[in-house]
Amino acid sequence: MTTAAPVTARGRRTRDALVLAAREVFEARGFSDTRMSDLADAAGVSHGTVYTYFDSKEAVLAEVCNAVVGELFAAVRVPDDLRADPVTRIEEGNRRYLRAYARHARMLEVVEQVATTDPRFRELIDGLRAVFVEKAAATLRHLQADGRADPTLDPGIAAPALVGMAESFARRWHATGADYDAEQVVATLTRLWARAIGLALPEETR
Amino acid sequence: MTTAAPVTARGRRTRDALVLAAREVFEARGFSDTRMSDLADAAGVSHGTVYTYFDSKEAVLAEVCNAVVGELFAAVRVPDDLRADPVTRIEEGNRRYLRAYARHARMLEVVEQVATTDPRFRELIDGLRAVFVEKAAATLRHLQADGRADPTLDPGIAAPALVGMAESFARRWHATGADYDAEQVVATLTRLWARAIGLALPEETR
Amino acid sequence: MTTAAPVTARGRRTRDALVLAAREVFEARGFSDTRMSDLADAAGVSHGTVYTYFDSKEAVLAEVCNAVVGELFAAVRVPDDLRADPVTRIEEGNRRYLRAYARHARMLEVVEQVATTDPRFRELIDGLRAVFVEKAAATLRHLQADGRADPTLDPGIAAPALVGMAESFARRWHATGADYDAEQVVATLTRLWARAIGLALPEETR
Amino acid sequence: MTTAAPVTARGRRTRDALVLAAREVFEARGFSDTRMSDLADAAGVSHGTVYTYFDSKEAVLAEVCNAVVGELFAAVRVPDDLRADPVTRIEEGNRRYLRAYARHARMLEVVEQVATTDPRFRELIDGLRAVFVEKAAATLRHLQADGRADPTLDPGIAAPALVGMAESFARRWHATGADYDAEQVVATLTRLWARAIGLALPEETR
DNA sequence: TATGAATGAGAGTTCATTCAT
DNA sequence: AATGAATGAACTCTCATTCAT
Repeated sequence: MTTAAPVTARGRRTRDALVLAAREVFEARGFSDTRMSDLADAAGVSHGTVYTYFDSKEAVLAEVCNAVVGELFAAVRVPDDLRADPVTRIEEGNRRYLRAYARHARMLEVVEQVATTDPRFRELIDGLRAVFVEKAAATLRHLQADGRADPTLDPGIAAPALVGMAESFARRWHATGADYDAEQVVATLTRLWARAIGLALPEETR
Repeated sequence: MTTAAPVTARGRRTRDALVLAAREVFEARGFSDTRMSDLADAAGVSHGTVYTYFDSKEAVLAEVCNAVVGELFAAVRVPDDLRADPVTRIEEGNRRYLRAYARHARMLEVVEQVATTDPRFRELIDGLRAVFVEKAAATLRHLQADGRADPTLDPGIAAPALVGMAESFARRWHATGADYDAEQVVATLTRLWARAIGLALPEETR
Repeated sequence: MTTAAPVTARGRRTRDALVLAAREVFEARGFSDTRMSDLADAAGVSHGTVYTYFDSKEAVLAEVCNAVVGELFAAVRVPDDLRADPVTRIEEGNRRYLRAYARHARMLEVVEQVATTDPRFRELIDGLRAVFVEKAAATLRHLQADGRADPTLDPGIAAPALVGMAESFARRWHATGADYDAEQVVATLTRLWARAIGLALPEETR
Repeated sequence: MTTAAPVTARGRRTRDALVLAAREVFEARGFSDTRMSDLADAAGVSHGTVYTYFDSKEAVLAEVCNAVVGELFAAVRVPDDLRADPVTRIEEGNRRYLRAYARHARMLEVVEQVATTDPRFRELIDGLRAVFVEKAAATLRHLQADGRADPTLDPGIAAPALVGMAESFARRWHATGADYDAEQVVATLTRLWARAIGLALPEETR
């Protein structure tokens, strides 16, 4: 989807400026309301220059997405301390997820919009979600194997449901601008999640 | 947003045909990829005729939405049998919700897309969601008052989270076309939901 | 340009209501901004009914014009008292002209607008003007024959010029809504007109 | 009302071609019967190119008007030789006015048409006329102060009347295509004008 | 005679993309 | 590498007029 990588330092600078500016403009106006010339203006280059580096408006968005997706992946890839308490690990997962989501909420909204039209972005979003779902499913399976989680739950259903719970909450939180206390949200989601899969909560194990 | 209602039977027929056709076309092509003439073609009338009954493409969508929103409201408004077991009631709620969602999933997707651009549809969707969230919050509060649900959960956080779980699952189910068994999904979501708020499950009360 | 004359009394009434309403609407909105349905609405009939009596929007305007032109003709046709003093006759002509113009100024403006596009109305307006010009030319010729007006003036130029003076003034007067005293305008135009053709003014003949 | 000025020579050329072509097309078809694509075709560019330089059809007309109004202003601004005989000055004024009008008669007609709908052009036309009226009024006042013109005439009425005489004549001359001798028209209008305000004509002063 | 539904030609405008310089 | 001019497909909405009832 992307075009020629820049060869000179000047080219590199122009391209970087474009990607940086694009994110701001996309966040401000959404995808379809952003014109190529808006991107060019924001980056301080001429209209046609965008096409020196990108094939299309979608290609610019794809580039912006790379950064976003990368950061979200990074947030979830942080290695679990496997010796830690499962509830603590769920809590830490939720905390990181909500934090990463908040940073990129607007762009995710924009991409979600484009995804309704363009299957490539549909795949991107779905792939991103799949990573989180797969991680949740793996965790659930381990806990079931250890006899610590409800063995009757189908991880293929429960995992997407729980990830959806977090995602949906994060999305609405950002969209409505509701005034929640972040730690209370983390605590509540964690409590719901842990109990939902049958984990005993810390205070109950005492 | 809507224009003159038809006076004669013929007009009524034409208008109805338009709304019916519009739903199909919107579902097939999405909102922005649907042109007024597509609607007219699908209803077998000239494209100017659409403007006899609707001010704009948005007005047609609003009309289609009325039916969708109406049916979803109807599904949730079905009176609860208050004597029933809370878990059974959650289960029945989930069953109805998923069923209603399935019937309208594609249109909801379309409206969600438009909502990113048009605040009137944003409100419609948000209002719809609010009804479900409020119902879930009320139930949770009752159960907490009865000492049957976790009293530490903030219904203002837990309710949107749990509704989000169901909504998110329903949305992805439809979008990915995954091959789940409906009753197993209902059972799993209900189990997750009930346990999450601290309800004892039937088999455990024995 | 007009269609079938009404046969029944009811038809007569409908048609009259249309013409009456049309004048008001045309005066209020101009020709091109008036839609057939505006005419129908104003007359309290349905959209299609207008076509029972008129071929087109232009035909309605033509009908309205008939009344206007008729009244203007009437105003100028009022028989001159040939024994009266020429200046008095010019004065009386100006007075009547300005008065008639004021009553129909807005419609004349509307017709003038249509005339830029439709030659039939061009002819109508030009024909109307020609009547006044011809009358002025005839008067001038008589006065020249009597040795009372400048014999070097070409009536073919002087008459349209002087009528133009009155018409132009009347038009601008209405258009700008300037606050002149009607009798002072009559007096001034008369003085200019009379002197222009070389007539001695009353006070100078003493 | 106008958009970006061209930056390159090529752009300058295109824009100039558009304005030039626009005048011809407007003169030939009038404003409302001219489509944007007619302008583009006449200038040999694609119809989207018009929007590179102009916001709207009105903006193109405004640009064309600038030239017209400029030339008319120039014609009237030519400095009077104040030592010259007043009748000679009136004659020269009429001569210039008629000549300038003739060159732009069709465009003035077009603008007058648009002015019935668009107040911005109404103001343009009215402002143009005001310049001529004001000049005539000033002249009349001077002559009255010098005791050479009828002191009873109200310049606020007489000036617009006399300018209207010339304007109206010029307009009809062009519109009807009458075959007058230009110098005879100048002579007649001058004679009428001078006598009207009470100036002694040259042959009478001998 | 009246109604109001239906038609469809038409016009202005936007903007992603291409291209000459 | 950069510029900005040029392109033209696409799309919404208006409304005079026709026609079935």
